[in-house]
Amino acid sequence: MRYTKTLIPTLKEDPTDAEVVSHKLMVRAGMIRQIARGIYDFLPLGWRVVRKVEQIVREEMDRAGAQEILMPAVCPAELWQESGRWEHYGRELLRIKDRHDREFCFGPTHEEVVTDLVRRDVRSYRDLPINLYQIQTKFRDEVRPRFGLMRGRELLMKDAYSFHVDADDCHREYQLMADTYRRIFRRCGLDTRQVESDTGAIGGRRAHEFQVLADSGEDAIVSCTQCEYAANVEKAEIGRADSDVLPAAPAATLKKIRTPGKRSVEDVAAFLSEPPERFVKTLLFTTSEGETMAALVRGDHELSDVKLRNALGVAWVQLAEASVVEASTGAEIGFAGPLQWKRPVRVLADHAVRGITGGVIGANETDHHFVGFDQQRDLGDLAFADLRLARAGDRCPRCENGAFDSHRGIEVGNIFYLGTKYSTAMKAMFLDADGREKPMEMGCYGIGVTRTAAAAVEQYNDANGILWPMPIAPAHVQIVPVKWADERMRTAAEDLYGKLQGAGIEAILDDRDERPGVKFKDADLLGVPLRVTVGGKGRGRGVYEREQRDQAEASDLPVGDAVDQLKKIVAAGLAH
RNA sequence: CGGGGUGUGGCGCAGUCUGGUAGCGCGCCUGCUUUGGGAGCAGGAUGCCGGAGGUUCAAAUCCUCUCACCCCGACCA
Repeated sequence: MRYTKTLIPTLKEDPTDAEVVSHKLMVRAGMIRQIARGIYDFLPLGWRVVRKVEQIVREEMDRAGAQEILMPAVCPAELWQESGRWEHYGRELLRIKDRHDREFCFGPTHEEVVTDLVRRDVRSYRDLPINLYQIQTKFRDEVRPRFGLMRGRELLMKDAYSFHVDADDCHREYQLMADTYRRIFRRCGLDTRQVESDTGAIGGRRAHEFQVLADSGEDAIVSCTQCEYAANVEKAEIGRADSDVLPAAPAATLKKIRTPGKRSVEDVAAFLSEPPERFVKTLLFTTSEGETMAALVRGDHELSDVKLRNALGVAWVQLAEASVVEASTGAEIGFAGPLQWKRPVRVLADHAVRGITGGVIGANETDHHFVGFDQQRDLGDLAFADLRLARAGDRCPRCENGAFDSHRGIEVGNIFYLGTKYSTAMKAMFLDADGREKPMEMGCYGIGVTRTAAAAVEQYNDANGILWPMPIAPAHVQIVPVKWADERMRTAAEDLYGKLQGAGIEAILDDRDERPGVKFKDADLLGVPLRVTVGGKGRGRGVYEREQRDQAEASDLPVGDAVDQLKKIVAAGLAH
């Protein structure tokens, strides 16, 4: 690539609408431009990165025996109605109508379409297993797109779907995909963790996420310090920790006290000079079944709505509206408690609430709380479940002495065991060896290709710009002739450029007639892993200067040996 | 959807309170000088001040409506 023939509109200043580093740097490096909220143009260098990620994904999926196909982006409503998701998927589904007023959606995921494809053309156990994947533009009408490519509405995604004769074979494939994902992200140069996760809107029974560790990540994950267990905090099981059991408080009677205007645990704790862990938070939820229920968690804990939803066995829960809270408690929001309901409400408590004494709870009366709450004495028939978010320091559920560390993560991939959810709903059946008809077992596996590119920038950047890992860099080498007007430098740079191309090394030749400082700054910003400076300094000694973007020091690169040396470094970077 | 904020040359911003010739820095174009970490001088181009309506002799500025984008929350493969 010649710099002057390539659209690389770099910016000196951070764009004002960008918050996270990947967004800022990819815009500044002239790789992406926003065109609407959550929707981006990819410019030549940005697109090269995306295509490299895509190619790594493709190679590894092919190696695992999956077959690439392409399904339509625009999908008919009928298929989604058949699975029930036309109603249930919600407003993330971009719905459109054609000129005949027929309903379609822009596909956010393709379980329905692929299941339809397979049910029509796969009939026998002899045709199974099969794993079909595509790399395609998806559209998800996110409530709040943000952080550039990290949460866009239009995104490039690899989605794979596998079909099997039984659950065992599906689990084998699930494991194969997990291994494949580890290879893919390692080849991309990314440090990822595989964590247990909830199955969410996709449905199904078992799921893992692949998270790139980064402070800017939107997901919170915990991992055991002693064993392999790691999970999203909303899902992570919590070991029966002794630390959750509070020492008994001095005996006290239940007493109603005035707490005017003190609604949050923080406020009331400060007002009463009681520690938050002596509080029991009462949160009212409306479920997908239309029930109003209350969940109790300790004041210093946070509720996981995922765990609550799973404990109740419902499709979704959401915090109850103010009017519902007031109807159930007879009080304004902020004073709900598990005693003296105005209207009976089912109550489910987190394990850490068990046996609490000397507790503080809302009184179901505006501006009042109870102190001296004793769970056994005052609310003996309580039902318990694991409802809270895991956090650092919690005991590991899988090993003796482990405890959790916490991290932030960017979810770049996920794998789901679906069971027969879609095959049953959509009648994707096959005949087994005994001639019996059975629903296929399914798994699905996604990778956010554009998000992976952004996650790489989150993981590899410094004050001057991006530091691409070699395998996904927009080019391997950037050649910077210090003075383009100088014929000897120009000739030498052109010569090296030609030889690198011949050697299969991707190079950007900065053939702009710019001052050296401009070229160096732009080179740092773009983040090409290797830079060769062709200038006056080394001319007398017959050397160029070689710099690696992730190292401070430059070193000599003998002219005659340049191509071979660069080839070796590039090869090592690609093999990493 | 609730709360907060911003829309002024390609980019970053001032001007709005208190109505009166639309500005600055960077970038862009021309020329000269420069040339190893975002050069200097001189000259130049680029604005329906997000849009619509209103008030006024006069609106970037005041009023009403609207659209877009950003942040926080709810939400989310």
